[in-house]
Amino acid sequence: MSRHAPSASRAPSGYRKGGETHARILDAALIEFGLHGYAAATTRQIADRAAVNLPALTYYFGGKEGLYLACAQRIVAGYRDGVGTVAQHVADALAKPLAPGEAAALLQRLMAALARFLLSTGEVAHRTLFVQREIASPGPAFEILYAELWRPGIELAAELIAHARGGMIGEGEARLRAVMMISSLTGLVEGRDIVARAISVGDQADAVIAILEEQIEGIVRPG
Amino acid sequence: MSRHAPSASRAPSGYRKGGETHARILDAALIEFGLHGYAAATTRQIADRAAVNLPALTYYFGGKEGLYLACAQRIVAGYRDGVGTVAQHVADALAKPLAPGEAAALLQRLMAALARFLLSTGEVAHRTLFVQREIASPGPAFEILYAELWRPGIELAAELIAHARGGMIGEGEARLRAVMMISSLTGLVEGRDIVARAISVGDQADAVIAILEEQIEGIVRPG
DNA sequence: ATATATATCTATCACTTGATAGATTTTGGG
DNA sequence: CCCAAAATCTATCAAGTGATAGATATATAT
Repeated sequence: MSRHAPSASRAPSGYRKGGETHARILDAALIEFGLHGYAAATTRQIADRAAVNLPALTYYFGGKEGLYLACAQRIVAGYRDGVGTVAQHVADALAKPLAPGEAAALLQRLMAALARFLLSTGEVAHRTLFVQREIASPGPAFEILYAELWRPGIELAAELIAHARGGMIGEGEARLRAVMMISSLTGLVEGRDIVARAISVGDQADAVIAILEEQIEGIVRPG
Repeated sequence: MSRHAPSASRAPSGYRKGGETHARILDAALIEFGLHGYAAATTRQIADRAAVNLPALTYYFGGKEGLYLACAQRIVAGYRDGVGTVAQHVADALAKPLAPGEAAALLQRLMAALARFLLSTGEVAHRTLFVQREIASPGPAFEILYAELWRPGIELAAELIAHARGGMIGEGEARLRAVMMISSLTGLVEGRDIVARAISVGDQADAVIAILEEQIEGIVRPG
């Protein structure tokens, strides 16, 4: 039947080399798409970075868009590894009644986990930029990232904020606060090089977490 | 001598139509570059949006990059119109000794002005996205935007934060707080469509300003 | 070892990109 | 009205884009 490369994406098979190449291309794509965005990143740049030649991208991912979608799914998986445990813990706690103090403590834990994940060195910065780009001006991967990352994340934080205030807050304002709090982190990641250019703090993540904790205290105990 | 269009950019001359076309192209470019970024935006899209044909871009701005730089300069000018007055007022106040309470009040005014400007309806969202993109992954206009917008803005906010805490705070932490506070606003603008999709608040700007004011109160009076 | 699925490669396609040449029209001062 | 400057247009170019055809090499099962 099919004697050549299929047009659809090809899952890693039992063959050894294939899986390695598959992963190398995905890594390269995450960096290039993160740096330049979907349209501006070129398949040749990605192939070069992966030390692979051009048709390999089509062979393994069906094309540029398929590769982009695979990147989005891998980013979602990465978040699950990074903050999934804490997020699940929070979701469980939200099923039961929750005192303001408890909610605040949970929010601190959630944001601390997110901060440590986002500010961890390595290629996470590229992925954050990938997500931000897709949210700001939707592309092929928008639906995945919105449904799997953005919305659940905001929703979780918003519910905790609402509980931390003892329910004395509108749903809209809670979401607004959630977006602002998370944006203060992602903005930090996006402008990271420039932040580092002008800011010297021993451990940036620790400093950020301390600031967030203070901010969350202020939410529980307003005025 | 020069019998045809020059290769460098052409300032609006005394002629009537020329100035109008010049402005129309710039407006279209701000939207297209803001939506898609430098590399992904095409000169044909810009020309179409401006109801002009392709060579007009080269005629008036010397080419794609010249047009991009002109956009950056116009964005800077827009910020001066929007928050320049308040920023100047703050800069003057910082020249003299400043009590923590006064600094906090000034910071509230500065952030309120920035919030109203950023959340004002219209094409401002595109411009904010333009700036964020250029900061996150530097392109031709990076130096302009960094030197004229990003750095001065962070610096101003950071100094106010430091004074609001009575100087009991490191320079690095003050800048970190400044970046986070401003990012919480820009992040709101970037994801605006999605925020609106999930959030309903009467006047979004007023709600945001109230949140920022509470946050600033927490800075003056920590722990 | 041999056959077959899998993987990699070279060469090339059709298309879009930004830019320019050069002709043509419009503008506004004399 | 006339004419030079300014503005606009059509047609085209060279370079780069994503994708594919089809040949070749490699790996694994039997």
